Order: sequence, then structure tokens, then C-alpha cells
Amino acid sequence: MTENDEDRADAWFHALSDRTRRDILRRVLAGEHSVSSLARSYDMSFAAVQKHVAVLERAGLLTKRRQGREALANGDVEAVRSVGAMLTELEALWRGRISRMDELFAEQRQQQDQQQTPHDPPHTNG
Amino acid sequence: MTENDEDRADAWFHALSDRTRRDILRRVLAGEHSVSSLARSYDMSFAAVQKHVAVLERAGLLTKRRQGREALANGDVEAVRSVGAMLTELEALWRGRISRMDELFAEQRQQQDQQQTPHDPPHTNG
DNA sequence: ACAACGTACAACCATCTGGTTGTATGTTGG
DNA sequence: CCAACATACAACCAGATGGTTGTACGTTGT
Repeated sequence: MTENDEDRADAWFHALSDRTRRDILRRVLAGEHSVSSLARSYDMSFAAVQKHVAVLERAGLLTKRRQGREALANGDVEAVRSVGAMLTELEALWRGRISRMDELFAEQRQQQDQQQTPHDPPHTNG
Repeated sequence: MTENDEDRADAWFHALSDRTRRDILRRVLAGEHSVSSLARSYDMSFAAVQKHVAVLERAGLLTKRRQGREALANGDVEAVRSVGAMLTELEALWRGRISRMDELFAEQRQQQDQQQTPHDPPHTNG
């Protein structure tokens, strides 16, 4: 399970690590576009853009539907939210660190109190 | 300005696209670690881990401070939040699309009403 | 003093990546 | 019917990536 999560994350972040792909993703989140209409927006071959779209599709960041000879691409906002959730988990680790630092400071304060008044019964609040 | 933003985004997402680097980032967000202590956690050479740390540092996702012979690494939660903010902007594009679709539906409804009962006063139910 | 440790970086190598052109196949419009 | 269009994919290439080993240098502990 965790192994597959990491595979997905690899695909997500790799797909997002190219600026052309990020731009394509912006467009297909804002509205449906055919691959060829996307290709017309960039100074590179159709095949290059088609490969970028395929990378985004394999990563699950967009879906394609066929209409006649055109492939219409739509961004998948749920996948984008999932990537965001991963980052929120990273933030949570950092917040946990802060909590532990607070505990450490509390312990230190307690130890200082004990050193300063070693005979008094410890009392945490005034 | 925008050009440099894209450069930063390239570095962020590329740094996050490797699972070892994501794991390192989790550790250094949760607490300070020396490069060698990080290296002991992975089944690869010290040099490989040191390069991963360097990639994260160049991307601005962690900072290093020198203490004696050790380099102590700390995750930068602000950078992580900035990455999250980029994804939120992507979501905003999608929400804009939905708004536009709502407007479109409203227009269509209006046009249908006009076509169906061109002379009657419009009444939506009944 | 000096051996062990921690870090940094260069050189090297296999593989991946992002681009190209070319080709095949299905779809559409005149 | 057939030319033009849209897509997909293979083959190829230069450069980036992720790993390795080796070397150099500062720091620490005995």
C-alpha cells in the first residue's frame, strides 16, 4: 500500500516538475482542450506536447475522452487535491516537531525549577 | 518575475519527485539531522544521500547550518507551504471553470425559456 | 600527533528525460 | 473517394539524473 503511494507520488511530482506540463495542467483544469489545440499553444512539435499530455494522464492529473477524431483533455482536480494533501502531511510533521520542542522547553523549565529550589515540592503553575 | 517563479517551481517539484528526497524532507521537517545520520537511514552511499540533501537545499526546501564537523539540516516549512499554495492556485482555476459552466447553464436556461414560451410570461415550474 | 569521523566534490556510468522526425491509423468534409 | 486533420507511437539523440568510487580537507577524541 505504502509502496504504491510512493509510486503515485513519484508520478505526480515528476509530472509537475516540467513547466510545460504545469501550463497544460492549468489549461485543462480551467477548461476542456483537445491535444492539438494545446499543441498550438507551444513552440514545440505536436508529438512533444502529446507526450506531455500522456505523462499527465499516466500520473492521473488529467483524463482524456474521445470525441470523433479529437482527444479532449480535462484536469482532475481531485488528484491535485491529493498532492496538496501530501504537502499538508509534511507540514503536520513540522508542527509535531514544534510540539515536541514545547515539551522539551517545559521539561527544561521544570529541571531549572528543581535546580533552583531543590528542596521545595515541584509546582508547575504559580 | 514569472520566469523565476517557474524556475523555483521546477526545482521544488523536481526535488519532491524522488522518494528518498521526500523521506529526507519528512525527517528534517520533524527534526534536525546531520547529513551522516540521514545517510545511515538509507541503503545507498553517503555521497548519494549528500547529493539528495544538496538538491533539497538548492530547491530551498531545507537549510543547513554548520556545527563543528557536522552539517545539520532543517526542513523549511515555508517553502513547503509555497508549494501547497501553487496547487491551491491550480484548484482556483478549476473553480473558475465551474463558475463559468454555471453561467453557461444559466444562459442556456434563459434561451430555452425564451424559445419554449416566446409569448407567454416565463414560469420555471408547473 | 594522529586515527577516525563528517563533509564536499569530481569523475564515471547506466538509465531516464524531453525534444526531434517519421509512420500508421482513424475521422471528417468537400 | 480522398485530401486534410487529429492522434498515437516508434526510433533516435543530447543532456540530465541517480547511483557509484575515489580524493581532499576540516574536526574531534584519545
